[in-house]
Amino acid sequence: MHKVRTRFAPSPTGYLHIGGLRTALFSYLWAKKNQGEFLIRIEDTDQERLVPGADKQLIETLNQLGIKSNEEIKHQSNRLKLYQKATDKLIDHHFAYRCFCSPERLDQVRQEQQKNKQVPKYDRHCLDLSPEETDQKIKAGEKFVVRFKIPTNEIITAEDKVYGKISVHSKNLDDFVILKSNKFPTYHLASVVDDHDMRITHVIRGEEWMPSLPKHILLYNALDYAQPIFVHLPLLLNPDKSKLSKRQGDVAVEDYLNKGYIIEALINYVALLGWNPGNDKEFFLVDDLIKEFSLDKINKAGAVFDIKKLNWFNAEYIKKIIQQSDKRFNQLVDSAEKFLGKNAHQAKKVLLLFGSRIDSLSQLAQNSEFLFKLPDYPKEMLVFKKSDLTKTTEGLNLALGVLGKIHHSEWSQDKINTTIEDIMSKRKLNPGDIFWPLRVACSGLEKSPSPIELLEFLGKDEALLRIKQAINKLK
RNA sequence: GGCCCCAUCGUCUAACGGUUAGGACGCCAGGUUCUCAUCCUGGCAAUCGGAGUUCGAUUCUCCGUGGGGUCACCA
Repeated sequence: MHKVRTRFAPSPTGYLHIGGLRTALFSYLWAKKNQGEFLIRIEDTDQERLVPGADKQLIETLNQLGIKSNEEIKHQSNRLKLYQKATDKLIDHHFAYRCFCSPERLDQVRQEQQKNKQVPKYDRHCLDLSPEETDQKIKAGEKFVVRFKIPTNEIITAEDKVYGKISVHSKNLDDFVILKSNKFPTYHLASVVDDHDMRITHVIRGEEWMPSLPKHILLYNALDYAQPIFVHLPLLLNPDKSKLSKRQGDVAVEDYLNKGYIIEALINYVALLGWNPGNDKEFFLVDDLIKEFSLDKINKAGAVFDIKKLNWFNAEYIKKIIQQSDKRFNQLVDSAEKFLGKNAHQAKKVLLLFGSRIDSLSQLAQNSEFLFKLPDYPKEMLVFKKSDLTKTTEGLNLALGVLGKIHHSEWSQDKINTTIEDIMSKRKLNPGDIFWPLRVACSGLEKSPSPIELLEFLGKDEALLRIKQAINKLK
């Protein structure tokens, strides 16, 4: 067996689709697992749908996720000669023929067939054109496409690594176009020629390609190419089980990145869609995936993309990273800065405070707003349900007194905590008489991180100011 | 509609033909004597239906049903 070579071949018509990410990831993992090579190829053969710059965008996003091509990235639009050559070969060997039918005529034929409840299929109007007729039409400048000639009575069998054998009778196949009138190839021709030329060993792609697999088999045979191993991946689905699409949520990987989903979570979650390690393990960094990935454990049934589980993975990874204090943590702080619009010092503190309370980094700004600007709140909020006005006022005044004595340089969670605990037990107060009102004083909220954390974050001056404001409210 | 594919909790999934059908997300309840989150404990919840093969089918075969994909000079 030759060295494993896989590829991801998107068409540059938009951003990277989450399903595309899964396909790219599986291809990448399989190549890396086998010490092989992973390549990226841009399938820009459709002049109409091509979006300028989309190729760069696609590659950049893949790069961000760590999925990089081992070789120079090829664009199909630069390889027209290759497809032309293959086409000539097919025509010479009578596997293909020129078709001069106008789009209008084809439309008409199709409509007619549909009216008669027939399967829409090219009627082979140009199949038996003589060489002379053909030459004449070419000389006259008539436009033509090249069609592949489907054998008449044959059962075409293909082998897929995950779905097994699939076979189709040739009568169900249409004489599909391989070269358009503008001399650009269609997907079928281009992908077969390129995969062969690039020595791809495993063609890994979405299940939506399965219906055209027999066509590709025919092409491989006609061109006398050895077949690669085909690996069709089960579809990613919307909650209603239809193919994952816009409309029912975000499908662009970029959207998720912009919302503060982190790379590890995205990759981990997507890897588990249609694949499993065969045991209960579910946390996988890319290196773990490379070790454990296997084609045999790929599922057949489509998988619903569940944002709730992605959220969970994201929250888990955020918590994990915060517990570390390495390079990755600093990267996370960098991202947090962007979402918060604050400096690194503040971003780090906010992250520590809310790391266990968020699904994604984008929630940071909203959750931490009160730290930078105290919201107005009703004075009743200061009184805990098991406390009363007198005790609350006492608690706040005591806190103000003892906290005021802490030196700026000693303003830490430990110091604040022992100080408060100390005065609380001395005066026989309950936590609800002092901790609760302190939190409300600091946050203006009923739900928040602990008052100790908040006091420390705010700093002595701002903390005392907010406590004074609370006391004034109660007067 | 033709062709192709698929089918275990709501979702992602595990289970050499023999298990009380397991795990995870979500959800619900309880605990960690200030709230929330984290964390811990527990709970609810599935083999699409019918035949057949077999001592025994989630597992193998067939039929049905359901769902999906695809039928372009798009990929």
